[in-house]
Amino acid sequence: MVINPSRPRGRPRNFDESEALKKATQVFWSKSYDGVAIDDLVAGMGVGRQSLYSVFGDKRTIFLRVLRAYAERKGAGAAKALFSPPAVRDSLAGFLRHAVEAATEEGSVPGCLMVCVAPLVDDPEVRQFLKDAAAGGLALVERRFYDGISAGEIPSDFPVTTRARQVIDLARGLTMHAQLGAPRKALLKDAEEAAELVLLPRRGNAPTEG
Amino acid sequence: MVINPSRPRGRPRNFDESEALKKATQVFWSKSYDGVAIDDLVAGMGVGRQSLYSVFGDKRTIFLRVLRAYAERKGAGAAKALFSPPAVRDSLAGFLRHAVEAATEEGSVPGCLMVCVAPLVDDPEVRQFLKDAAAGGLALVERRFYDGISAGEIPSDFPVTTRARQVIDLARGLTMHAQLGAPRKALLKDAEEAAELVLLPRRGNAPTEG
DNA sequence: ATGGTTTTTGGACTCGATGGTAATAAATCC
DNA sequence: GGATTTATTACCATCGAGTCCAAAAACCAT
Repeated sequence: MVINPSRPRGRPRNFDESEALKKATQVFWSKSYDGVAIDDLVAGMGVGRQSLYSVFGDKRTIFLRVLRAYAERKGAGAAKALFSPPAVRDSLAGFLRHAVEAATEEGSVPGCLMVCVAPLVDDPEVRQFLKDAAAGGLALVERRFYDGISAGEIPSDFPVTTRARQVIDLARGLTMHAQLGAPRKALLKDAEEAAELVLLPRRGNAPTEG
Repeated sequence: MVINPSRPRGRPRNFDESEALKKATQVFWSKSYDGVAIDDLVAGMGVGRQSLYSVFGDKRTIFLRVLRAYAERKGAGAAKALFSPPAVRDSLAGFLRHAVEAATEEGSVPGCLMVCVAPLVDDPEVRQFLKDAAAGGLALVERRFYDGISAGEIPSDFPVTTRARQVIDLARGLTMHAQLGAPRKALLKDAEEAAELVLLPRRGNAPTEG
């Protein structure tokens, strides 16, 4: 049952580790941490009970690993959406659309592991991770705004921090709306509108090009 | 152990029904539905196991009742915040502040039963209720916008529906931020800023008074 | 008062589900 | 064939949901 030349001795595993973790993500996503029993992971990951414990550890450990991997993927996607387009508006729209798309994936329960399920996990390590991740997302958006200022696309007195926080808040709101079953199409439109909203000039300022 | 003159026969209850429900709210709030065992309710509500089943029913039934009561209180508070102030800006700020305050109550776990815990309950009735509640909240904000238009405070081409949705999204975002441990003071400031944001004139429109 | 009736109480009990471990078999390398 | 790692199955101990039953606390009638 093998091809690989440099194999690590002993009976080969019957599953792919990262593949199993992806499946675990789905399990937690759809059943929400507290709702997940070990047997759900056994069934969902395609890994025997014993192997699961020896390779991945207990439920909490698995969840932390899943969460970290998911956050990394999502963060990378967000950064790409944010820093690829030349125009700030497109960056924000892409960022928000990305959130919406992740939350309305076909064939998967709507919602988001980080926004909808992880916050309810009563664990200090999870909480700290979420705080850090949120701060990271915020910093990303802020940086994009500053880039826009440098590029002369946004006035230099643009309230970067405030608006960045509002972008994050709107993203969370959209994600929760998705979780409640809002259709992707409508949410994508909301994402566009949200991007426009947070770029509006403050009162009393001459509007920028747009 | 009695004062009431017209008593309903039989041994009197040892607890106050609505008081017990309030305590149940705290239990679900802090332990998040799936994390709640019957014994948690028994301990938290101050009601014996047997009485709990015979008076309130099982966990799901209790949660639904708790949720309905909570939604009613919260909806009333939101409506009051929204329709008491004469200026739209103050209405929105009050609405959002109200959400923040509810989510950062002293001595209680931060967050919100409707925003943070109920969406994860895997139950069609709960989901439907949440959808309806969200629609209700949205309608409230829309109505306030229309009132503002009637009063001449807002231009008649104000994108009511879009902005109302954004108010809701921002409220959700603020609530989730609270759940993650953001301090009330900062969130209250965010609420104010969010209220200003959603009232900004669209691009290409002459700014209204403000 | 006193006993009957009604409702609540508190504890005991059952039984299935679940987390975690141990023991044995299987697959691979050396 | 021996060593090493994984897979499979069985097992145990605990926890939790829901029910049953006897005792308690009130009311009512006599």
